[in-house]
Amino acid sequence: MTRDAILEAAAQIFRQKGYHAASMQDIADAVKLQKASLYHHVNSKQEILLALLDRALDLLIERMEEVLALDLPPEEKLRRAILVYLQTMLEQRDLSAVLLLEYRSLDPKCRQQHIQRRDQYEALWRKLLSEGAEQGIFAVSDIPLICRFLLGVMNWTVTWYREDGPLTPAQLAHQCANLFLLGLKKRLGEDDRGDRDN
Amino acid sequence: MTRDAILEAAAQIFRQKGYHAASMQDIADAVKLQKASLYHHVNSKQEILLALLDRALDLLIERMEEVLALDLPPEEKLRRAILVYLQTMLEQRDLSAVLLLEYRSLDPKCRQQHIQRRDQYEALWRKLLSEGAEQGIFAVSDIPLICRFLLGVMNWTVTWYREDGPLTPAQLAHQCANLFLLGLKKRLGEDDRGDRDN
DNA sequence: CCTAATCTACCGAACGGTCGGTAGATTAAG
DNA sequence: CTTAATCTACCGACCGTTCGGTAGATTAGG
Repeated sequence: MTRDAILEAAAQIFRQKGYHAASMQDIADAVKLQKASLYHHVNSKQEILLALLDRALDLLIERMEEVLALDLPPEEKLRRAILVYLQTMLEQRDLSAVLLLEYRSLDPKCRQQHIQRRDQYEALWRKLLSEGAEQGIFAVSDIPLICRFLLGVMNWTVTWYREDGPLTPAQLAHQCANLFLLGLKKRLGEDDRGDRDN
Repeated sequence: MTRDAILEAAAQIFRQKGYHAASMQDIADAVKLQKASLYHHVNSKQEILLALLDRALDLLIERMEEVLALDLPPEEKLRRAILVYLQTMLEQRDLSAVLLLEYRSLDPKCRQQHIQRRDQYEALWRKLLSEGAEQGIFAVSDIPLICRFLLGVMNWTVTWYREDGPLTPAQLAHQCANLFLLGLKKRLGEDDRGDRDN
């Protein structure tokens, strides 16, 4: 029995039940150990959560930096980033769901560190968008907002996507990219400040 | 002390900690009662969660039906629906967060009922979109997908929106509507099946 | 080669603490 | 006096974690 196997099982159970509803007993059962034995490989339940969150962010950051390093026009780079993000999230559903939903269960000290790292990751997306804006390809005044919209769409797919559904992750990514690129690509006469109503 | 006050306090605590991490003791402290006294107003912790989820859905369904009943062109109706949804979610953050994140903690029997009702609500959005499609205003082949994208963007705002931030809910709604209407409004020569790459 | 020492992986039992929930006495309101 | 609301006191179950100990593989010394 390896530490990795325990983490993997924990991710699955955390995703199904949530961190607090999942017990060490559940995890032990999943890997066919006594729960005391888990503590030979792992120091605490919190440590498991922390390891999963780190692992998830590591994966996303690594792949995002690969995409950023590509020599592509902004539009294609954005398409690629969306594809890679969705593929990663949907192929690692357990890890993704923990990343998106369970970081709240970190105790405050670790949570702060984690949020900081997550913000660094989001900064990579903002960087990608501002590259496109600087080159005059994207017409977007509020990059942080568009960035949150985009990540919102993609993150939410984790909650509803079914592998046995009609769409592959690649098709999903294509649709998602279409939607945003239509809204992003420069066209004339857009006002994008919404301070008229209310 | 009223049942409503207990539910309200519970919503706040469920939002902060999540259902399982929140204890009846926490709720009792928040309303300055002994834990046992809660059970005079409420039968169980599960019942509190169920009541909150019902209340949230009731509110959303009611307001969405009001919007659907308006006599407006599809584009304006969609803008209105987005505005009302975001305002409701952001003005009832506690309730919204519980709706979006904690329904997983319902025991299976109630969860199934709840999901069914939530699907009915989503059907209202699909109806709004297909009205626009039938009238030839919206160019959208996969309505359920666009619907999930849209709800995804809006739902995710609940996780990051700050009242002390730069945007009012109305401005947020305007930006969101702009993004989707750019992608939705009919234009020529779009292929929207993404089965090319991978 | 033998054996003693060390290490890895695991176990059963138990700990202090908290959980959701209950019973029954006590108080407040009409 | 009645009844609704709140209290104190308690329950069994389960929580994450620790402890002492064991089987078996690995290493070290002669």
